[in-house]
Amino acid sequence: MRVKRPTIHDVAAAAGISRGTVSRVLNGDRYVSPAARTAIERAIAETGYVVNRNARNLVRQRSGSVVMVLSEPHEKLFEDPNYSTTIRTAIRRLGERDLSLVMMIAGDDRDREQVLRYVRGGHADGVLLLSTHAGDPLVDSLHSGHIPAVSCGAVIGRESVIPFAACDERGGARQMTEYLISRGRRKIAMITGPMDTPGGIQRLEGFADVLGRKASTKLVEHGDWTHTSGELAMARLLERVPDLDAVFAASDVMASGAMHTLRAAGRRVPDDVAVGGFDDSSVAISTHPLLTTIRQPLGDIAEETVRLLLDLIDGAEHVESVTLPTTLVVRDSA
Amino acid sequence: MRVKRPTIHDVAAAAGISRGTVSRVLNGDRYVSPAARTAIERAIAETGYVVNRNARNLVRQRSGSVVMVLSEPHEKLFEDPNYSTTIRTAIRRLGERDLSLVMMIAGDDRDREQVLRYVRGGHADGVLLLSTHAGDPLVDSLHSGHIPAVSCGAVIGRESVIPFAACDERGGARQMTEYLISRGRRKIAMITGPMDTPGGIQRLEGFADVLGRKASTKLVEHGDWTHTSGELAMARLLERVPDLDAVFAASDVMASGAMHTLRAAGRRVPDDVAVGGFDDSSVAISTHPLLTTIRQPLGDIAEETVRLLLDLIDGAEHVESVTLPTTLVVRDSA
DNA sequence: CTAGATTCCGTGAACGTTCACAGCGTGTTG
DNA sequence: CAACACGCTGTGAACGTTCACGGAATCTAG
Repeated sequence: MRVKRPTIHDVAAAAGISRGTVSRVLNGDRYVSPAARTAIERAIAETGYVVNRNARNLVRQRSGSVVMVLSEPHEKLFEDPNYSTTIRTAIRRLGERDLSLVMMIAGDDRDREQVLRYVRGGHADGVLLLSTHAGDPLVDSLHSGHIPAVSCGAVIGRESVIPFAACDERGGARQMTEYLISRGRRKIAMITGPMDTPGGIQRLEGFADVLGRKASTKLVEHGDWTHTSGELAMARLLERVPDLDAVFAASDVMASGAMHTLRAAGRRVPDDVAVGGFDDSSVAISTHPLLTTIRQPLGDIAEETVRLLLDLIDGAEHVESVTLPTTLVVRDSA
Repeated sequence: MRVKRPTIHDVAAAAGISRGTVSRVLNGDRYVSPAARTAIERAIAETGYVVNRNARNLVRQRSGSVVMVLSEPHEKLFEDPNYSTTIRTAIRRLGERDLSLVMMIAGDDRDREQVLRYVRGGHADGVLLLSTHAGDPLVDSLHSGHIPAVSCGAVIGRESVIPFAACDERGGARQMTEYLISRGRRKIAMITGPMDTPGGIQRLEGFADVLGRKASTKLVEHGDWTHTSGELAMARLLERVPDLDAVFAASDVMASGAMHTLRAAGRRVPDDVAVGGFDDSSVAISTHPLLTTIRQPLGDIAEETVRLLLDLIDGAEHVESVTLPTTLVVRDSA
């Protein structure tokens, strides 16, 4: 049933010109006469020809695609709005360059092995890392294999080997902490993200920047970005510091969990306890009261990430990582 | 800098065997002696050889990849947990077959043209449609081009041309409606999804199945899956039917919006108005009170979708669409 | 012991491009 | 007019596989 697709020979024959010239118009070479060009263009339209990428990439020794590596092991993908924005932007920008985006997962070692085999096998011209954790062996392998790679969000400990675009995590956390103080809060606790992620580490740093030694470990609990981890962390905090009057969660989802625990404990938000989030994701407008949070310029981050990768693929020796400013979004929870 | 990668000739030379035999062990042919096999396997390990897909696909006349087409025009991607589960499952299952997943967008006509050129150009062995709307010209083009294609969720009006896996939308809606009735609710309104999507149409049908002529148009409002559309629809309903005592929203996100409006109007949930959602997505546990909703077996749907596509790619003439049962998840909102 | 099957292996052709090279007119310059 | 540059075109080789074919060796059965 599958009908044979026309090749470059077919359009050459249809146009009465050799395949070399056809290839030239296909690739925008300037040495081709107007007559030949129009004849070939008509022949292409008539035959419905479209270039065979396998053949092209084979001879060109390229792959024509970029792989996006998702590092989150579980089902976090959809909790993180970062992902979808980045995916869409990447598809768009890469498409403009006739590069396609292939997705891979690097959850466990077997996955990572597969990714590595894939890119070292020359099946990808570049790699786009998403939420890669500290110590992931993949990044060193990529680096030593001289594979163009960038990350959306910094890779902790490898900031100098993998260029990245990210928001100003630390500055954003400072913004929120200062805001809480400006609203008269005195005993401010924090629920951090995992301490092997930039969001986990740097948002805590920003918090500590502002609070100084008042940011005692008593007031800090760690979560893993999930709703339930926010609930549990909040419970621990309440037990240890019953008189806290504000909590800054390093993600909206955890903030939502924290609010849940607070309500169950009979604390009113924001009257008794103010709650601040981070991300300005979709849950920030599903909570009650609406969540005051820090917005990341996701679109810009995605754009910059892809741009860095393209520069690298184009042969740039070195590209400069970029960090973009956040903004405070005041709603009802603080 | 880029070092030349070893080819099949290199491993053949290293093993002292011809490339034909190497190809055989690569592709699991049975006619190869144990001695040759081990020699070649060692040579492969030594040289770090990995097959060049371009060359392989070129001669095999295949592409070695499947394209997933995202049809949502805007930023809905991340509001829909369907997506991430399906993406992950697809990557996994396709990877087992050495197929890679490339992502494309079909938001506007230009996008669709690009997708079509891509698949008709033989760059994909199959197509995986996600949330394609009724009347999308892409599906007919795919069908007439004899491109293996399946959809995650039915494509309205094209159920017979594009096989799909989906949950029992209509049955799920019946479950929720019956539950609300069983809790003593008498004036039940509904907020539907867009009427060119299966979730929009069939969830309303299920609602009407149970309520019969009590499901008057007065009690039905349409949303577009977003939070704000839920808020607005709820406001219209309250104005028209102030004494309603329950509302069934066709998605959790819209239910969250509805709850917001209800609270603003001074109605208590569930005391005054019970609220039911659909999806059991992450927002269902961020709302207050926690949302009673209908769970879709997302994992199974994704698995089935991919399985259908693989069957089609393997040459099956016809595959049977599957619909999977939903379950009622009772929480606090109803 | 011979005929035929079975197992294993090597070779050449093909897949559809690109690219370097060579060739051919025509125009320009000395 | 010779020499040369320039614009354009065709050709052959190469990219790295797979696959069909055929030959050699071994095994099985009559």
